[in-house]
Amino acid sequence: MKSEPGEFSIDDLRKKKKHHWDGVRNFEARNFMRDKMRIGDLVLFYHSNATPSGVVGIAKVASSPYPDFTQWDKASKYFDKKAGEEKPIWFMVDVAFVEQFPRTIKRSELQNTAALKSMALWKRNRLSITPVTKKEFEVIQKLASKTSLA
DNA sequence: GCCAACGTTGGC
DNA sequence: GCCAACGTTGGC
Repeated sequence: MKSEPGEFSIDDLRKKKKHHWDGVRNFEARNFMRDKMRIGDLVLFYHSNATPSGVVGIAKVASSPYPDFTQWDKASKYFDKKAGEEKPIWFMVDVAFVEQFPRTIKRSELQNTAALKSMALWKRNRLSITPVTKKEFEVIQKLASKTSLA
């Protein structure tokens, strides 16, 4: 799951311990959250639009999917006038802090790792939520404990 | 700040 | 239903 650190960072999640992942306004990302995420699933936390961009830690899904309440909040930048009271369009999950990596695993480092060549992240560059295989997850976990090469 | 990629909107 | 215009994401 991607977030701009200026909006919401791994540090914010660490301090809050748990947070609702609001603001997803892309149908594919929404479907992924709504249909595939279940309590206890592990999540890679990715800082986008950052210096550097990359994976910074691990979180876990801490709620079932439920309607993103900001779609009904006129004061929110995520307000969506097409969302009816009874028929939400956008969904979110709560995520809980698990671990902050001792360093950022930079995008360039992920790109240079052979085992990560077919990550969905590369194909769907602009999606804020992309699936990660168990294998990929473990490879990235291993990278986290190593000293940076890239 | 630029710009490529690409999703969304709306006219027809 | 097509597709041009537009808006957004996010790397660089």
